[in-house]
Amino acid sequence: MTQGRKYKLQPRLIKGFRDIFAETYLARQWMIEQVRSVYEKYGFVPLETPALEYVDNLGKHIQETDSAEEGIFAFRDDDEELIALRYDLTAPLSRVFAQYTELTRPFRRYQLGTVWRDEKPGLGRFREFYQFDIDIVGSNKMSAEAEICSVICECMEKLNIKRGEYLVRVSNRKIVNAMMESCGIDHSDEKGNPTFKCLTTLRAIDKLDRLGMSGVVDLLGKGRKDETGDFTKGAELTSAQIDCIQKYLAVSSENRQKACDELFEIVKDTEVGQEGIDELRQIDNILQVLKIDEERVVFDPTIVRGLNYYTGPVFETVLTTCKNEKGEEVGFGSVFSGGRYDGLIERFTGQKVPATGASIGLDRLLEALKVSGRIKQRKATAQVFVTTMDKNLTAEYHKLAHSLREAGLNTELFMGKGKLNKQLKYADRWDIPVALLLGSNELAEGTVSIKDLYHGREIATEIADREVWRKEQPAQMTVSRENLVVEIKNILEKYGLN
RNA sequence: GCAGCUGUAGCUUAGCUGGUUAAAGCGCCGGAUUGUGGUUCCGGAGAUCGUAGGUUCGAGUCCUACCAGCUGUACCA
Repeated sequence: MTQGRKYKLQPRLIKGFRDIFAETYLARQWMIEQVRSVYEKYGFVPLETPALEYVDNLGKHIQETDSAEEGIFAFRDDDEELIALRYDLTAPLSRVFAQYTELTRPFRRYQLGTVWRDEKPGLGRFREFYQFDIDIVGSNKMSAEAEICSVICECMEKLNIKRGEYLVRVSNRKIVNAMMESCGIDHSDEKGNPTFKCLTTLRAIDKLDRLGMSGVVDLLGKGRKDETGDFTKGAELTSAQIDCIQKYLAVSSENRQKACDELFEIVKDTEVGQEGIDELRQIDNILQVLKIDEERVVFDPTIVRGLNYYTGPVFETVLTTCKNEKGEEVGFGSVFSGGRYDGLIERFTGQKVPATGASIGLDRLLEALKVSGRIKQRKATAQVFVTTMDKNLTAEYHKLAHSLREAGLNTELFMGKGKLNKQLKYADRWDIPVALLLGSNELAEGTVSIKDLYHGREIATEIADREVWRKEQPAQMTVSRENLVVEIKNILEKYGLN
């Protein structure tokens, strides 16, 4: 006691990591079920891989910096091998595909898993979070990207995000590269690595929706000061080059065919450009067959994405109307994104294997659904709560609870201490909809008293007099044992909890 | 990483130009109510004022450093 607080162990949580309580867990579980049903509807099969991988297996495709460990949680094992927590599910997939050469192609798999990134957390951004991916390995057909767009749309709608509230934006890295070429920006040096100018330009374009055109122009030129006065160095392009890029960014995305036509004018002189346009046109053709119009999927040349390994079409999905309870617009960034990465498997096998896929950020999307009040969250799994007001009836309470469970009702039997008012308060706080009361009175009559706690909660605000409330018990009824299950189910049905 | 701002009970905050026992609301626990949730009332627990130095007779208040958080920005395979 004399030492005081200094010697008490403080419970602490690592920054960007979370404890997941029932409300969040159950909501996420629901999301997973919805998404999985869509993935399986399209015939994707599950795969699970370890949380840890060898760093070289994860990070070979990082060419920008020598320090492959940036942003990842890594350590050495007993054999001095560098090991890391995976930061996405795509790298493990390419490892699996390269390792199990007997896999029949194309390989269409889905994978749910936790990934870790050692970076700054923010709203809907954590250092440990779930991704739920689909990928098609071994197909170079644009059918693959078209189906993935279709899957994305179906997932969003299964998650109660209606048409018009989300938008899939598609671009093509080939077109971006062609644009840079046409604008006179070298996109790679002699060794094939992207140049500083190229990377800075891509990053600037990527920020269009956040910084606006003027911010992007600053970043393409000398640089930009943020509101705290901090300065970011720009790409130092010539004004002719900046004009050229602006023309590209101004391409309208309202109509896919029109966008293709406009883009074609800009990149028609290059072979990659023509290829890229052709790919978009193929995607558009299939989307039209699937009756997916511009309300759901647009071609948007401002989408750049993951600056490194994408080689073809890329897509990202945004929530178009995400407002919090104050009605303020909240930007959540991309919630479902991906693209084609034809070079990823090659680093293992030396053989080019085309692949494309997309990943849904479940936690970020859940956060968005929460903020915009689009998800009803519950923290109880119990549907019925059995109070224990009489010690002598313990056996009776167990019997009652057991019979309810056998009848298919999730039932919790109170095993804390406290009088009836404490017990009801407990049930109310844990969000259990129905409570049962069984005392000597009920036992003698062969009845049980049922309280509709949700209804009681609703009408409680209107009642001022405690005595009246207690006498009338408006949210309570006493029923015979035979009718008990039916009556409980009636109440649950009212709340859609059966 | 860089920049700006902020650190007072579990949470939200008050605390005057430094002045002695650091205040309140919410939440939590108990009681009024031994068989009834809400409201109300009563009582209780809970803070070495982010940490360490310094200035001063005296520091939650002023100075310095560090730490943490928030916001912006950069990076984000």
